[in-house]
Amino acid sequence: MDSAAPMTTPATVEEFRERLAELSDSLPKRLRQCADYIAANTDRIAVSTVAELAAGADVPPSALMRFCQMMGFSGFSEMQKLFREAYSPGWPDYSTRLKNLKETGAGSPAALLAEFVEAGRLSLEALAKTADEGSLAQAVAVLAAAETVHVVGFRRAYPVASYLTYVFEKMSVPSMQHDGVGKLDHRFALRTGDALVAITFAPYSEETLALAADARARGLPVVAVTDHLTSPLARHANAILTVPEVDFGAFRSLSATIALALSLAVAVGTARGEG
Amino acid sequence: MDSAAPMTTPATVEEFRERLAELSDSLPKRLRQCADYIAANTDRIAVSTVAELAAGADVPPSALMRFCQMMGFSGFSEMQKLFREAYSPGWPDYSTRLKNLKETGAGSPAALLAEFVEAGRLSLEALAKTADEGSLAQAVAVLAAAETVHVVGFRRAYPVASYLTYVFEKMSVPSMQHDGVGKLDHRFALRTGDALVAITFAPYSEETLALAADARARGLPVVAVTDHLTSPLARHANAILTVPEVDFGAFRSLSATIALALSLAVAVGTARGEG
DNA sequence: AACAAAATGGAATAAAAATTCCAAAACGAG
DNA sequence: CTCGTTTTGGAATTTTTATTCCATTTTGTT
Repeated sequence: MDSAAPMTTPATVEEFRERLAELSDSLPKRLRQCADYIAANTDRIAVSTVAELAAGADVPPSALMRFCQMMGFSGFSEMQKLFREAYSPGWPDYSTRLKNLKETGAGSPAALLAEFVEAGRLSLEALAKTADEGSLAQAVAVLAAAETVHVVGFRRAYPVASYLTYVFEKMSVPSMQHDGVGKLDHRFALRTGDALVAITFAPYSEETLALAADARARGLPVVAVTDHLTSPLARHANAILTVPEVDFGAFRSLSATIALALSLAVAVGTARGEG
Repeated sequence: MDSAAPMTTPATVEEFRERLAELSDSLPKRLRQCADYIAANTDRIAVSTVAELAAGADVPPSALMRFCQMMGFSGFSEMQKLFREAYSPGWPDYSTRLKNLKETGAGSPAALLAEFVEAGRLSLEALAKTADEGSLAQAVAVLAAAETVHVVGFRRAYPVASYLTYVFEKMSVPSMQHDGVGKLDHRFALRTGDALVAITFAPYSEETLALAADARARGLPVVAVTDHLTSPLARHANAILTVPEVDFGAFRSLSATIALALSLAVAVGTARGEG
């Protein structure tokens, strides 16, 4: 055990992180789990016991001990000492911190960030309150039954469409994004047995509406992700998912929309996997 | 010992301070010392032992124990627990909860949505708590001074990159997304006076790292948006923005990342408009 | 498939910390 | 000054926590 890395003890949090980065590529499974969990929860080391951290990382305590030693400490206590000394609590009050951020200057980047964080949080809460389980279940059913899932969304809906496609791919759901690159129109790709997810918000995108109408005309099921039940997209849709997104200035946080898209994709992927 | 104050246990840091204020007038010498020291070092309770605090207050450990009991706790451990938990509410760990939920088979789309909403909300709160105003201001300064802002991000960072580019465009900031369409490499497009925003999370994308390294080698400023200060992207960056995002399996909510990107874009747009 | 090396989990042990208890000291009232 | 009461310090005890060790499993190699 004296072969590999220099066995100097990290003396600062900075050094600790460096060592962690060095190691984490060359670690076996359990120790890797430790490394990942510790990397994500570094701030809890100071106030936790071996048993608690081990439980969090889902490893036995002895694995965590070994991890501490790989990091160059004599044991957990020595490692914890480093963090206890460096500990200065950024007190947990989220709302206080938010207020501070806003007040540090009306136009400052930090103040903007605070506003967008707040907008995102409100959007998510609104989504949780208003989401219609029935429509969601229906949308999942429709997409789970489809051969290929087509996804369309432009402008601010575009990031959502691309993330949705990405997650579908990750979950082995055959999917295709209609992104209009090169002004190409891929509507021929819509085949019997497929389904379409169309995403658009006011001001509604012509291309998206057109593709949805086309799909509907051919008898393919359409899932609409939009802002209101009265959206022009609604008339073409079999299932309508509305997202209450709170704007700040001219810009949407997209938080709620992404959360909805993600749920949809994972639910569909799971349903297919089981079916 | 049943005479004096109400024997309810303080449940919040707030209540703790109230009780402390009530008591400190009516305490004998040694206990008063405890009260004073604790009042001045409340934040050390979470990370200290009885012996350490007692030494700090210059009293024997047993005096400190008595003090804890006067405060309405069963002992020191119970008191410490309050401060350890207050440091980060939402314990036990969120990812453990998700795992449990997944295993208990409550995989309905609505339950899934609730979890993603919660993940997004936590991510946003964490972002508000940990965001570094300095780095953010620096990133804005760098980008505001650039001719053209280049943006790169693949896989799950891709939606963020595309939204960032979209908002830049809306705000009349010359920008260009490197999206690798057609396996084209647009690195020649990086010109003196430009700047790059590189976005990647573990597992880090080769292409993004390569482009960042290239830009840096040519002396262009690079703003990194990543998950951790130890990210391989960090070594190529002039300003590092870290985003604490809560994962569900392989999928990020992206809420925090989008909020950060949005703030960045709007702040840069505003700064340029004024300049 | 058989072997050696590495990794792992859990029970056993050691160390450290919290908590209790009581004899001695300080205090206050008469 | 004296007696009863409160407060105090520290040693003894209990509980919790860290750490080690080794039998078993897993992994990688030939």
